[in-house]
Amino acid sequence: MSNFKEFMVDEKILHALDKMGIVEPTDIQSQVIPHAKLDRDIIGQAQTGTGKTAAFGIPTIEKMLPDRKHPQAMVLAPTRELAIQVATEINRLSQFKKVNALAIYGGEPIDRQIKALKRNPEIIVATPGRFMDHMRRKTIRLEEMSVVILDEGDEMLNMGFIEDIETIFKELPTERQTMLFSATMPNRLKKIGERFMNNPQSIAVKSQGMTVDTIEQRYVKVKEAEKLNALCTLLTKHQPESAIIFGRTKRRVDELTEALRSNGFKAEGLHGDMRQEKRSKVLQRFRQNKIELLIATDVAARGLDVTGVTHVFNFDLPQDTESYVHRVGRTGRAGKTGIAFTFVTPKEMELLARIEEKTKKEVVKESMPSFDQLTKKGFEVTAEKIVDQIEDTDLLEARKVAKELLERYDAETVLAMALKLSTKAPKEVENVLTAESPMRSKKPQNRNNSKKGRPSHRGGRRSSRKNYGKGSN
DNA sequence: AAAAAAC
Repeated sequence: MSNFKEFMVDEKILHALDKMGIVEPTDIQSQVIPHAKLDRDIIGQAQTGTGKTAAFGIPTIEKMLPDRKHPQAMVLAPTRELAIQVATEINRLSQFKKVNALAIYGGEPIDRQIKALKRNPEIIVATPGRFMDHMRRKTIRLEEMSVVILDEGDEMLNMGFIEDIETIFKELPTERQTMLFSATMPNRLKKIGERFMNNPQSIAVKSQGMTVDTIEQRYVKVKEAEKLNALCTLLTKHQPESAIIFGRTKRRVDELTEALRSNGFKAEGLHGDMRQEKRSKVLQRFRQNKIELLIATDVAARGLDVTGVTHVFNFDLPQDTESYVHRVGRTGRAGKTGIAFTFVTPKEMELLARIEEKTKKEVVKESMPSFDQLTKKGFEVTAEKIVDQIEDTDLLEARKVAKELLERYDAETVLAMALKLSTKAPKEVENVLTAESPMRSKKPQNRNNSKKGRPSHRGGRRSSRKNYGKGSN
């Protein structure tokens, strides 16, 4: 029996929770739902993966009135993927009710969205830019918005969405319920909350440290040029079923994806310069376990809820502790365990210490396997495959030849040879990645006698163009 | 400095 009953959750939502296999309310859910039901404004501090979406989703769904011409609730999220994810989860929760959520975001033809909006979804889940676009076109009307939710508030702040949010909030009816959710609560964000909310109830879900206990954190001290080889070695050693590898830049992600693919890994990249269609497809395939490795920028660091991510790799040390915490939090979700590896160059060791200090968690040194250990691991993996498939494989013809072999050699020798032939030997992987942040040296690199001579002046003093075209910023 | 986000 669902433990959501004590919160008087709508029968049809209970049914959906049941079907989704959700029985026990999480901390944030049991704290938010009662207040939200009473129309209180809420400031909720909680990591992602704590069941936040259902916490605000359930009471919001319950409040939606039937047969209205305009949307009654909206959720703002910092990335497109997040908007899609939140809309999907709300729709699951409301599957037995006549309440629909629609994701609205950029990079997708607006006509299609306008058409979908004509079906009068009750709940809009959007990224700010496209939402404002619809606002101006009046294809989304705000006069009946009674519930407004800001998700991942701190990230919105980081990404400079605050002005957008202010623009949107100024157009909203003042009679409404507002909820703000964020992993951290910097002062600037608190101020926004105070400005746009009415006597909000603060709710903080205490997670002991900043990172979850179900995540093992390890580091590898490695020179820049050896990262790729180290990554391939670790991938061979740990055989992740499903891993996210974070790179620092979009270009980095592209190069790393290519390098891993050419080394035989099922890898796909994800970053903000890719076409939205491709982004969605990659994420979908990753969720379906059709891709082993997702190589991503920080676009995937926040909030993305993919179950069954066994490993996270910080191929490049993240910019700050917050980003570290979010990246690492993509694994060890839903009660499962996970391992997070962070590559640290000798120069960066100090930064790692700072992360340890802030998260109050030790990051343990990962020992790199020897060549022999790696070779052995390869055989073990092959052996595992044998055990997995031995029951349901047709071995008829193979058995005949096996019998002949056993007449000449002992079983162990034959089997060892078979393992060797069917296992790829580990090899040193050559670094093909462009060095990170070239740190443009100021010294002119005297290359007069190499390359073709440049035509006299080198464009340095071109007439200043900065006042042409669009004006300020 | 990079990332994300509207056309």
